[in-house]
This record gives sequence, C-alpha cells and structure tokens, in this order.
Amino acid sequence: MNAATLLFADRGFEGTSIQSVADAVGIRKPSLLYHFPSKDALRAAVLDDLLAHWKRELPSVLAGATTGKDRFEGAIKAIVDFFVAQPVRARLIAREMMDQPDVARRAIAEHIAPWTGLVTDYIRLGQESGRLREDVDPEAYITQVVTLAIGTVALGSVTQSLIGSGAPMPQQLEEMVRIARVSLFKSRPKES
Amino acid sequence: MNAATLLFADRGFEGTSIQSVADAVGIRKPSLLYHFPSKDALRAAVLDDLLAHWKRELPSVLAGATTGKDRFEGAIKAIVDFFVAQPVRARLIAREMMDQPDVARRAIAEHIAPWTGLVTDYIRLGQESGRLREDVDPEAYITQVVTLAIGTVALGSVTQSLIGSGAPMPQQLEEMVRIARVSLFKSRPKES
DNA sequence: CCTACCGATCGGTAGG
DNA sequence: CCTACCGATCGGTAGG
Repeated sequence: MNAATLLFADRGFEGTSIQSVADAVGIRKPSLLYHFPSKDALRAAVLDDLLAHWKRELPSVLAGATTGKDRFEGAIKAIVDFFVAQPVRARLIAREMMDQPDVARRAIAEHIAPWTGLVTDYIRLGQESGRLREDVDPEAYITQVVTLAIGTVALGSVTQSLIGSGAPMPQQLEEMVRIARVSLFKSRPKES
Repeated sequence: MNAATLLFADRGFEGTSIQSVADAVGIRKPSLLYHFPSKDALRAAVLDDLLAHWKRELPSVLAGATTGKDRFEGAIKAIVDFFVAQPVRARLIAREMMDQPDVARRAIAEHIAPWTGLVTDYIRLGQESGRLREDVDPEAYITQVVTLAIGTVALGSVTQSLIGSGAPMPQQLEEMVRIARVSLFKSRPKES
C-alpha cells in the first residue's frame, strides 16, 4: 500500500501498472492481485488509507491548535504544516480530485468535512469576539487555505520557478502562512 | 490539438490513448500520427500551444491591469480572472507540473516567468510608494496567488465540498480575490 | 504466494 | 488520410 501510494502520487493511477507496484514490493503481479482483487480495489484501498490517516490525525492537530490563547494563530499554521508534512499524500489527493472528482468529493465530504467544519465554527467565534475580520467568508476561507496548502506542496517544485530566480520552498511556505494570517486577523500594529 | 488538450486535461496524458484523440477528431489513429509523429510529440505540441497562448494573452491582460490609478487593485483580479477563465488549461498545467516537473519548469521559466517578474516589479514599486504592505515577499506572493488560482480552478469541483454544505464556486473566487487583495494592500477603513 | 497464460489495448510502422 | 498489421504491455484468471 505504501508502494502504491508513492507510485500513484508520483506517476498517477493510469501511469502506474500493477506490475510496477508488485516489483516495488518484490512479489509477482498475481500475488498482488490476491491481496487486492483489482487495480481499482487497490486504488480505493489507498484512498481509504489516506483519508483514514487524516481522520486519525486531524483531531489532535486541531485540538492542539485551538487550545490556549493563540488558538487562531496556531490553527492556521497547524493546517498548513499538516499538509506540508505530507507531500506524497498532498500530491495523491490532488490527482484523485482531478481524476475522479465524484469519488474524491464523497470521500472528503464524509471523512474530512466535519473537521474543517469545526474550524469554520472557530472562525465565526473569533469574528463575534472581534478578533477576526468580519469580511471573511469562513467556509470559503478554509477551502482556499487548504487549496493553497495542497497546491503549494503538490505543484511547488515547479511554481518555484514562476519567477526568474525562483522563490525557494521555505519562503513560499512563510508567505503562504503570512497570506493566510493577514487575511483572517484584523490588522494590528507590528508583530516583531 | 483542442481535442487532445481537453482529453489530457480531463483524464491525464497516461489516461488518454491516441486512439481516443483520433476518435474525437473523427480520423484514424495513423492519420493522427502523421500530424504528430508520436504521442509525446502531441503532448509537447499541446504544452507549447498552451504556453504560446499565455505568452500572447498575458501582456495585454497585465497592461490593461497595470494602467491607471487602480493598477494594483486591477492586477490581482486580472491574474485571477485569467486562470479562472481557462479551467481546461489550468487543469492541464496542474497535471503537467505533477507529471513532468522538469519539462514544466523549463517551459514556464522560459515563457511565463518574464511576465510574472513584471508583476513583482510593480509590487516593489507599490511598496516603495507606501501603498502596499512591506511584509510582502513579492516573488513568493505572486507564486502563491498563481498557485491558488490554478488550484482553485483545477481542484475546485471537489474543494467545494470540503465543508458540509459546500462553498459554491463564485464565493470561492470572491474569497480568493479578497485574500489576495488584503494580504497585499495596507489596511484601510471600509471599502463599500 | 507462484507459474503459466489470456484477450484487449497500447503506441507505432509499412505501404499505399 | 487510409487499411493492415506489429510487438509490448496492460489488467486479470486458472490452477496449484
């Protein structure tokens, strides 16, 4: 499954033969097909595994980020870091979103939406307490932040060179967090 | 070429057979291979066409946006609108970035980077004139905006359902422009 | 988990 | 731009 995840993320589902997965694991193709009855079953299992992982990890990430004084500050960085730490999964989910929008939509709506929904609640809370900008659309905002995080990680190796010299990855991540933060919090004096 | 662009964007390069392209055009496979000596040649031609189109259109888009008083205001919306208006091309470039990072990097660095570089110059100009935030990293900022635009369009049909109810596309685009704007301009009173 | 094997489709060529 | 055809690889099965 790990091998399949890597190959699917790297070359795409259609660009990956079950033979190549079997090779990576060191078994014969029919042996692989014993564990996963078809290539599509393998795909489904890989996607399930990905979502199960996120479903397991997200609560603690969000819990850790939404506790204490700087819960809003922390939440943004936590969400961004979460995707940044898993470039393979980010690329895989980006591919699945393009390859099978319907499947990905259902899977995400079922497993992930509840947790992002939690974040929008926090945002609304912050808006009422006057710490967050009122012009933020909570649902659209969190969607944009996640899209940016996935996009930056999945396409990062190329977007770096959008500019002549190229903006190195660490600076891209810093700027991403800055953008997410500034567009959420009410402006205040300086920070550092 | 249009047929190939659509199919590549939709199902990916590996997921598209030259037979299916030929079918879409209404000719036989060998006839297609007469015009494009190999599948890879077709891919290269499609990518070239995409970049040529952007190279042709970008100047006028940027020129129109960077003239007059509200040149900064306009530039953001122009860049975002530019990608939003071409969902097929956005999806294709996103795929090519993942499938062949090296090829995409070279192509973008050569054809697109000069124009985005122009935007970073404008941003620096705006920073000096005091209208734009000083904490903006121009290179990283424009990279992030483009990534967000491409990502939103390419993955949009799925990210909409990141939230239970789902944030409709128009609202996502509005929020994207807001995020890009707020994180670039110095804060000021209300707008509307 | 393996060997042996299958029909279908793949990208591509010959030759007109 | 076509018909006819090629070897290689595809996902998958039989049977042990």
